[in-house]
Amino acid sequence: MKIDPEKRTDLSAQIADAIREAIISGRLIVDERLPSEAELADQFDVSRPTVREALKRLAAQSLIRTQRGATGGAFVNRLSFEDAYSQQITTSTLLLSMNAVSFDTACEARYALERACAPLSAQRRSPDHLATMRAEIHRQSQPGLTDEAFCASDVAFHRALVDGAGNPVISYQLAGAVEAMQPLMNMITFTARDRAAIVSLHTAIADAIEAQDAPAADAQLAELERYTRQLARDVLAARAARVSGT
Amino acid sequence: MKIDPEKRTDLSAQIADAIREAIISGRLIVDERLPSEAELADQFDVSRPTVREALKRLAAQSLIRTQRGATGGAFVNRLSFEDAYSQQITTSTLLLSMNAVSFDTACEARYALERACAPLSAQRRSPDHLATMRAEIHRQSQPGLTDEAFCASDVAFHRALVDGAGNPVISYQLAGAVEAMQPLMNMITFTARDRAAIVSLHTAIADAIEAQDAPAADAQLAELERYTRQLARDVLAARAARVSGT
DNA sequence: GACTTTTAAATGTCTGACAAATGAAAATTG
DNA sequence: CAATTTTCATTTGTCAGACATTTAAAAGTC
Repeated sequence: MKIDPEKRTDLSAQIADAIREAIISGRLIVDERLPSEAELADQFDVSRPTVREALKRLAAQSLIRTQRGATGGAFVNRLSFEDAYSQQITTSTLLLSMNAVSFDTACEARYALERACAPLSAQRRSPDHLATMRAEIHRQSQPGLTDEAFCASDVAFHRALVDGAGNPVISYQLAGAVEAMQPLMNMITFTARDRAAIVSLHTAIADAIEAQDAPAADAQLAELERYTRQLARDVLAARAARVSGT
Repeated sequence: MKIDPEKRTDLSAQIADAIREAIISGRLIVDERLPSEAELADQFDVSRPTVREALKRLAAQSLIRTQRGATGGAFVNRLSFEDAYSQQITTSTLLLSMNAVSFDTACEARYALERACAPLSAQRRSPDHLATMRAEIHRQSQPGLTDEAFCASDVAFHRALVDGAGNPVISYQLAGAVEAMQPLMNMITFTARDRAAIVSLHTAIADAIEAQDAPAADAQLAELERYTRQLARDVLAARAARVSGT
């Protein structure tokens, strides 16, 4: 554990890689304590600040946690689903915004994956998830709601639908696909008519889930996808026309 | 940009959060240069090592890159799909291994999501993806292949299937679901008969994709899921019997 | 025995310094 | 003047040493 050749990368990056590899391979297990910073500095033959930079890299990925005090130190962290969710959402959001991913592409991905868990959701939906979906539908139909709040509620509705599948791995994988759409949807202005149409489709979806009617849920999701993509096309076209017509 | 209240978190974490927020919100755009470490230390009223720890945290998430020299510094990084892939895979793999996710749960998630992109893949599949699938099938049918290599080839086959959908967002979202299964699959020993059955199903899937027959692809994937889950159950049951019988 | 104090170990932070890389400006040369 | 070389300032990478803070266990006290 002291390999620092003449690579062209940072020492702190090399050390972080070495420790990360040890965690992934299982040589370091959950809740195991790493050597102290001073000991690591000795082992890798670098200074303590360099070790600290490496540890901060790992902390940023929630791979370790640190604790001060006599029995403190750096411990291998059990990566929780919650931690993974937020990382997933951050990465997905940035990926979409930085690579100019089209609304259409992101939308297609989102609905393709959501439709995949609709059958499971229909089969296993709990009263809890149904209540959340109904509550969000109610919020969406209230007048005076800002577009942003409408989008946020839309995301919450779809999250409940996904979580209804009762499979935490699916919930995790779809967290990014569902939440990263929000910034893109925020670019759309929803007319009262649009909102009514979406609320109606959401209601139909919730009804289908409640009735455990998977094919109906799939059909309504497909229709919602079609409507959303058409809406985005219209809004973008109108915006383009306004710009060129100035 | 100088808010460091009496929180109970690290200063470096607070600074990293502030800069990350600026990137996500768009106040810092791609390729923009951050102030030098000395300037950041001044602005946040902390020392340079503390700023450096914050920057390393961001670098670990590929949010920034650093460059030495006269015109160097830290730059907002365009998060590439490739970077996002590997982060996604690392996180998914750790999430599954650290939380004792059952084979069944992970398998259900993987196939539910894969089946979601089968129709798109059938519609858009390129000769490239088909060739990859055929090549992996061929590899899988060669005798003398280790179980590990067989699993790796299996992952490559499924990756090609997913990539065939031609939607980079889908490919990104599913990278974790597909690749994180590999360590779990590596715990299974495949008999010659098992391998033959899997190869046969893979061939049927590739045929369906080539024929652009989405329903057939879906059916074969469902069958492959059923077979894989049954296989895992059998292997685990046999292992449990052997342990209790000792 | 219960409570308080001390102490040691560990991380968090700071100061100051030097090394190395790198591009641009300045000096040199044909 | 143009091309090349040299110098140089800027910035990150690394190090050494120090002090502050937190924490739990050990020692001491009633």
